[in-house]
Amino acid sequence: MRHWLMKSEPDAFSIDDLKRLKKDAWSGVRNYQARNFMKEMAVGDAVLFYHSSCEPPGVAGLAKVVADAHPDATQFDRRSPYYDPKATKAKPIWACVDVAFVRKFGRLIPLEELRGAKALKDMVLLRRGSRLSVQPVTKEEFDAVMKLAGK
DNA sequence: GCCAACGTTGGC
DNA sequence: GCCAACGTTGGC
Repeated sequence: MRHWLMKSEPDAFSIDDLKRLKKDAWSGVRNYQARNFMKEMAVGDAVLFYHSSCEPPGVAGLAKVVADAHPDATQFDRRSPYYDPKATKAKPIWACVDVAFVRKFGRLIPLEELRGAKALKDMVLLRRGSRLSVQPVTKEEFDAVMKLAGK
């Protein structure tokens, strides 16, 4: 099993939204590197759900992959902000996995606290200028975050 | 294939 | 709202 971190702006889609829906397709990713990481994901992989562009930013909870990468439906939808005119059903460009809610942490683990954790010093999230919205996390990093979450 | 211009992300 | 750091686009 592998571990990942996925970012979302809580104003758009938060851990509470995922809890309410139970599961959802992680659509709208329009970055090739992030897409490629989703294609590497497998059912059962663990996902740290990160809240970005909010105060404070941080890891809000835990999700899991429940469907392998499949074409992102929003690329074909002319009314979607994620519509991509270059994509066709025969030759889709963008993919997404489905993720399910596992749990919301008792407290949000703020970015600042992650920066302070020795075990996380090499985390992709903390690298200078890292804007990747989908990124791999090592087992050690994952365990360290879970420890900070208190469970 | 280079690279300047432009757009986006996301912390601050 | 600012702006650094990137990714993408398109002219050449």
